[in-house]
Amino acid sequence: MKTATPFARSLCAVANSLEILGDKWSLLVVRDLLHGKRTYGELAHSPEGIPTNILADRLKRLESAGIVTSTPYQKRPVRYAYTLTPKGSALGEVLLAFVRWGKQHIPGTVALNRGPVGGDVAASAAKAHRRRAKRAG
Amino acid sequence: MKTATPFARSLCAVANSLEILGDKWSLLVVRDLLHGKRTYGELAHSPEGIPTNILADRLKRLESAGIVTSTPYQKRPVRYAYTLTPKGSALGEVLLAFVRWGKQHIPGTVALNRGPVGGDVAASAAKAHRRRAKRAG
DNA sequence: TTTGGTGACTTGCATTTTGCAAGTATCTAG
DNA sequence: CTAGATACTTGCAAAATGCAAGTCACCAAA
Repeated sequence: MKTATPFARSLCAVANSLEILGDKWSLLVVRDLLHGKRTYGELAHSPEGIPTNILADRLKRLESAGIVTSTPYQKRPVRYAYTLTPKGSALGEVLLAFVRWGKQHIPGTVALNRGPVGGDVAASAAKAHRRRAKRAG
Repeated sequence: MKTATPFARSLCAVANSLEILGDKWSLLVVRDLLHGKRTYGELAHSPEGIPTNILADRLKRLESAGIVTSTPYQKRPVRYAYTLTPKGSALGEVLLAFVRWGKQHIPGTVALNRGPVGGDVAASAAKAHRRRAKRAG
């Protein structure tokens, strides 16, 4: 929870953006959030297989950068749903630029479908519940 | 000089783009190249102060990714001018997306002027030459 | 009520990457 | 021959990464 120090390296918007997002995982987390994923588990199970400690760290960093907010959706144990702030959602344009570039210049790559997919978190949780019951019965 | 392994993590264009560009420095090098910088020294003297070993490493990686080409512009000692391939220039769109996002969401950041600035490398070299002469005289 | 399974994290630790400083090689000017 | 500059390279401490395992709370069947 350190306060953001502005102008870490220069005034350049690119440099400062990369100070926050310049690593292999942050933007993938944003991508998943943009696609409607909400819980830690959903984020952890993306095809790229982000290590769980990195995921926890990135969520913290993105939250302290004002890109992500976490709101508890249940108590005992407390569980958080992660969602993008407007600042975070605005990164959709950046992601889109990457998609366009990647599709055109990296052979075989593809755009994942955009837009939220799931319903609300409670519903998903209930579903998992039933899944458990079914498997057992 | 390892051969590129496609689909390192997934089919996702974003994931694969980040596999190449997902760090704090690569896109800054591309930015500078887009702004017309050509030589190692010019790149090394950006306001962000990239460590020179990182710069050397990034130039190698960007070259083996087909984003940058190096062509010798003098012999004895051989010196290289680094320029963007079409694949590299296409990253201008990505940079632009970062600039727009940064300007809107990171207070105090600014877009550096776009487009090439300098003349050809030989001219710059000659200029440096004269600069040296002047300082000495 | 013990045993097992799941979700959501956290911790340990070996490997890799970073970044600062210093070093090397080549050339020019004086 | 010395000083200064460009273009890198190397050494090494510190930080980040990634794999595996551990923890903690819950539920549910045996």
